Amino acid sequence: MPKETFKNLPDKKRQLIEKEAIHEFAVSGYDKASISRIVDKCRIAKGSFYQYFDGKKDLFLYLVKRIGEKKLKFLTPVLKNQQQYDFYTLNRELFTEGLKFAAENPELTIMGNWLFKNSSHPIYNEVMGVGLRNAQDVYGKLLKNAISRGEVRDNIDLDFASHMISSMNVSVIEYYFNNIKREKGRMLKLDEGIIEIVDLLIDFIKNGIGTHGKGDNEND
Amino acid sequence: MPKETFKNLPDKKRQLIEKEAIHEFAVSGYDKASISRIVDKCRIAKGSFYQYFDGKKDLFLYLVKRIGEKKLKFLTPVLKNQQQYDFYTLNRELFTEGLKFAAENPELTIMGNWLFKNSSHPIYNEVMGVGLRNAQDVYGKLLKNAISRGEVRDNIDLDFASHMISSMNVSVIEYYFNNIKREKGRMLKLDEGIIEIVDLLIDFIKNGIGTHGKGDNEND
DNA sequence: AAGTCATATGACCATAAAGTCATATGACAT
DNA sequence: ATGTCATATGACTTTATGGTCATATGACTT
Repeated sequence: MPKETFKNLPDKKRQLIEKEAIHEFAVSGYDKASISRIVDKCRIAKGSFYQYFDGKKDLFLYLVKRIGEKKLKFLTPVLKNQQQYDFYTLNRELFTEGLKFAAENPELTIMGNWLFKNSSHPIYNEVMGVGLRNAQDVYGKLLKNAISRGEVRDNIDLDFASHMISSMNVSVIEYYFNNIKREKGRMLKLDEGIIEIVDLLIDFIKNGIGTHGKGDNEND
Repeated sequence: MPKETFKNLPDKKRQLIEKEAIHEFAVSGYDKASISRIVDKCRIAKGSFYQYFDGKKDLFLYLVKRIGEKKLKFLTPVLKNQQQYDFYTLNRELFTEGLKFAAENPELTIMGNWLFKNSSHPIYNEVMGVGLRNAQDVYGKLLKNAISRGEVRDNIDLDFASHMISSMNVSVIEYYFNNIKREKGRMLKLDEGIIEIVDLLIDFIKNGIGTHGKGDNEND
């Protein structure tokens, strides 16, 4: 974790360092991210950086923790209402807020997704060691709950389903990033695009893609 | 692409180099993979490597092409029967063979998955430039076909669904790797595990996780 | 035996990284 | 003024990388 020196820094400077560091990790991932490049961009001396942090790992863990907190703050209002929503409504909210967060904080999101996608990287275990929950645990609990309420059929494999859904979480964000980029120029209000995509996702998760014997327009 | 020198090498040596290179890329990804480490492991001089390949990129593209060919050879028999199977049966075959391939060639698979997950990495475009198809295109076509046959409902979003399914392709392989590892000691025959997981996946894709009003045991 | 040519070699170069440290600064206390 | 102490500095060290090149080898031809 950062040293006192870093905490004592004027807000402007601290924020600059965080911003440039997040940018660096988002663009280059963990290994290729360069401390030298960060300090150059911030116009501080190399030595100063080491007055603030123990090293690259320290910086990364700090940022990931910050991201987790920030995202949690985003999702907390939704999770508070856990009991009054059914599973799909709750998830529609969860994904919508998640995508809004992604839209507002693309670099944080890319950094977080990098971590998710590199769960075999040594740093991943360090992150988990620091006590951060991952999405899979969360979905596991929500699913279990939903099954007992009869909103999710009881013959699915819980482990498998939570694995899939949490990876779809990341996947849908990438889909969103790709498809927003493609519509430069005449760009729809972010929210429209988000609602559309989340509806697609919830429908996919709930109903699959099959034709279910009879009415196949039960999707909302 | 490799130089003549490489093609003229005795089989043993050529295979050793390919093996160690794949290992290196599987363990370290593209950027962190080290040519120096590869030549050390193969006990050849650094200079020799550059008699065989133009550099790291050249080596990587060559290997990816090899992987593509090898996997295609695996899947060709299945794709030949495209017309006589319905969408879900075909996909069950496709995923099963895909997972078998993964089980038999874990390092090739990890390397391939790395590429899929790093589609924003510059090397990804190089790979595509060399003319390799990606899974998303394949699923797009299969889905379109399936819709016109009435096997897949026509109110799904094609782009979205192919994106999701091809990313589930990778995701399921990872699930498989994780859950096989956990059962060391008393390890089931690979095939059992594979069939089980593929069934879970097909069920998920076809039916989603929702309780569909009436009979929810139409899953096979 | 002499010559040729594909292949093999590893010292060497340029580059860039993480991390260190003796020194400098400047706000504040005495 | 003098001293002190947290903070700032950037030249430097170490380590690793990808890539080059003059030279050596050895099988095969003449």
